Amino acid sequence: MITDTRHAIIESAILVFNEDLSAPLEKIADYAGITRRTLHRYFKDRKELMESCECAVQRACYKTNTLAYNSSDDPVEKLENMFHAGMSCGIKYTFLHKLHSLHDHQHSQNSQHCTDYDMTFTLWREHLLVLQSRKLIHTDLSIEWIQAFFRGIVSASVQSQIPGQPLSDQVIKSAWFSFSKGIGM
Amino acid sequence: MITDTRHAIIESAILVFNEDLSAPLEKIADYAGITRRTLHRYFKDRKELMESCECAVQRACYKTNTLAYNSSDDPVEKLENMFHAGMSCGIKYTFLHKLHSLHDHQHSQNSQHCTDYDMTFTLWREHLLVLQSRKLIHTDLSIEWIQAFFRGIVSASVQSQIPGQPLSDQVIKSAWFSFSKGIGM
DNA sequence: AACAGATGTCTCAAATGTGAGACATCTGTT
DNA sequence: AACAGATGTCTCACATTTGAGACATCTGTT
Repeated sequence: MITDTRHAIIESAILVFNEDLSAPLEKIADYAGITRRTLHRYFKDRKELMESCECAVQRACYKTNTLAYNSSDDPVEKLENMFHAGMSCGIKYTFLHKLHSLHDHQHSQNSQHCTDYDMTFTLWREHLLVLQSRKLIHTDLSIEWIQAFFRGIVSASVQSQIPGQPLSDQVIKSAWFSFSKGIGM
Repeated sequence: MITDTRHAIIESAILVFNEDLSAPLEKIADYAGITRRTLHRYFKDRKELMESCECAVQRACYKTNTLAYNSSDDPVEKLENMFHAGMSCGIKYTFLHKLHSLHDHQHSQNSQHCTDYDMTFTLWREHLLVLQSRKLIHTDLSIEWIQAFFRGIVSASVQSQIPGQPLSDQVIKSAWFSFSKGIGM
């Protein structure tokens, strides 16, 4: 199917780009099990492919994140769900952030990608503020640090697993322990 | 001075490569404030430059890490010193690990770099085992997870700061809180 | 079996990145 | 001021990457 290949290319690209932003497109094609020629039939050039990757990770993160944000009224349960949301995005979550923290990246309110990105992380900010105001987590930690810390947790989890595979229960359990304790729960 | 330039190139290269492994060498020259021509006077080609980067991060991490490992007999104090050692290496620490976790990287006992790398991390393993056997940290967490977790912490710290600058005391403080609590201290 | 759509193969031109020679310039030392 | 060492500029040949045309092949459907 046409969409299968397209999807496979994007997934491979996320994997490869996450490791090497300027990797030759051939490498992505190899990962996807297709020819570079076929890749070019789906994506005119590197820029277009990168754009699609960005949309894909954006959408995935936004979707799972929002779902989790609206999943519960209990603050702690909500946090746990948002934690699992981020974890389930895994490499997509880290890649999304990487794209927006590149040295040449100009973060701008005019770019749709950037506002989408900001919105995704605003949910976290909002909720962390609630948790802090209710003293459910440590109040000396800055919101920025907690967000960076969580990205670190996701990144650690992804790196300690086979790439492309979903995270093992064991890792998720450890990650939750370290994260929840690490923010003073 | 000749060594200054050489050093500046390597530092720039670590910064740039850490973000984009296949970045054009011109980008590194720009960062270092020199011409690509000059870069080539110091390093024959990309391979040689990368090799020097690897040596540089290897040495920096090994040195500070070993120093910290031998700094104290008190297990908790020793851990704290090793924590600070890793943090002070910052981007070098994360880059070192990145190089050895690349998908095409073949980890081998025959490579000097790999055995050096392993040795650096063996210190951590050794000490974490001691801490666990004395129940000073949570014993349900695997050594692998704690090491990955620490990398995540360093990575988070680096990302939440201006690139190239040393970490702020505030971040180090938060990082230590999150790390120590996150391993069950 | 005939067909359409997707993909692979082969090929090529254009763009980009790389390594280095030749020479000018700049900087600090004597 | 003369000099040496380091670096910049300009230039070039070469390698790699990229994007796409032409056509063969393969696969699932009818």
